Amino acid sequence: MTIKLKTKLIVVVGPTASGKTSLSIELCKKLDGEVVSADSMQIYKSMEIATAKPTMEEMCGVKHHLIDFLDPAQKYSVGQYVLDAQKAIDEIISKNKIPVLCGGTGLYVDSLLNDIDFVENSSDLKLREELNSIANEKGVDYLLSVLAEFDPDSAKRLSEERNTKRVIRAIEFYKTTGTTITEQNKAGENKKPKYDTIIFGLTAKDRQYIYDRVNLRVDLMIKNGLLEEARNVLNSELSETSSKAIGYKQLKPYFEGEASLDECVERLKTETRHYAKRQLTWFRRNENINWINIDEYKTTKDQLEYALDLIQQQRFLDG
RNA sequence: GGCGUCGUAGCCAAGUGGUAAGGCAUGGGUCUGCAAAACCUUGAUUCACCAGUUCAAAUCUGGUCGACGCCU
Repeated sequence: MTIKLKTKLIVVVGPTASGKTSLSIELCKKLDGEVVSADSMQIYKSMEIATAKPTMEEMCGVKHHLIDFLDPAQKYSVGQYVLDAQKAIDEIISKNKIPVLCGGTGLYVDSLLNDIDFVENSSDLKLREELNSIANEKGVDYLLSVLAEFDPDSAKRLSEERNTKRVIRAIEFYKTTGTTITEQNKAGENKKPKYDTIIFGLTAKDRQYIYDRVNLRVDLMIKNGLLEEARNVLNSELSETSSKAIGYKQLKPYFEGEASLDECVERLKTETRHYAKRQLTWFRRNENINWINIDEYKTTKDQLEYALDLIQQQRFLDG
């Protein structure tokens, strides 16, 4: 009997500006790996500075997948991501290299690692729009009562939250597949992870340390030409996904003469900090993460050593 | 030195006699096809300080301190 070995995958997660990119690249250099990005914004072309996309120079010749390949006018989604990422990982494995998953989009990371089934043909954009306008007219409560007719469990769960978006998706899922999202989620719970992973999470003992890095990086972005990039991006066609990027819309009031540059930059910093906080909240509940405090292991080199030690200790890459 | 205005949470701020709105920031959380999204939740035994009036004061009176403006 042959045991099929699960694919080994090194994962690096953490909030924005915590140094994921550098650590991943160093890991790849050391272990002969390639990076698979798990970032919902770095996928877009021409959005370079705001998304902190690694430059050619920073990549040091390490191959990066799922970066810089989509026009900002195109939509993208988790479902598509899981498919694309699996393909990239397979490709890396077939070359006998180590895949290093790196990214801050928690939903993408978890969906890939837990092999969440996004069920083909479970989305109906037209229906979604219709439901959206119904929500605007009659309110979430009405949609909740619709949902309660066939899926009382999720209606109950969502009623506390009153999150229109999720209510719509729950209805949409049922209408397109015939199964409720509750059943779907239950089915997913028993699934075995597809990959054998070692997960590193970058964080800090002191939250302020991360916030300071965020603030500093925004200033650096401005210095490096964010204003010009923002003008271009704001003038081009954006999809629902790409238009959500942090770094452009916050500068709009300045371009339109409605606020000072300082005010907009402050806003940009605040929203980036909020984002970092949400990422931390998301990853914190994952018990499999090996946390590295970046206010303790301050340089990428220190972090790399720590990570390599752990990989060896756990004999992760043996066999 | 005189006159005036003001002093409420980290910040902005409502409240003019009946027991401290709201917003922002901060902290915590949710998360299965837009996720850099969307959403939930979180704070003042106290209103610069002291004394007084009153059953009752952030609110009225007097004083002290501080800020700003004007005048000399």
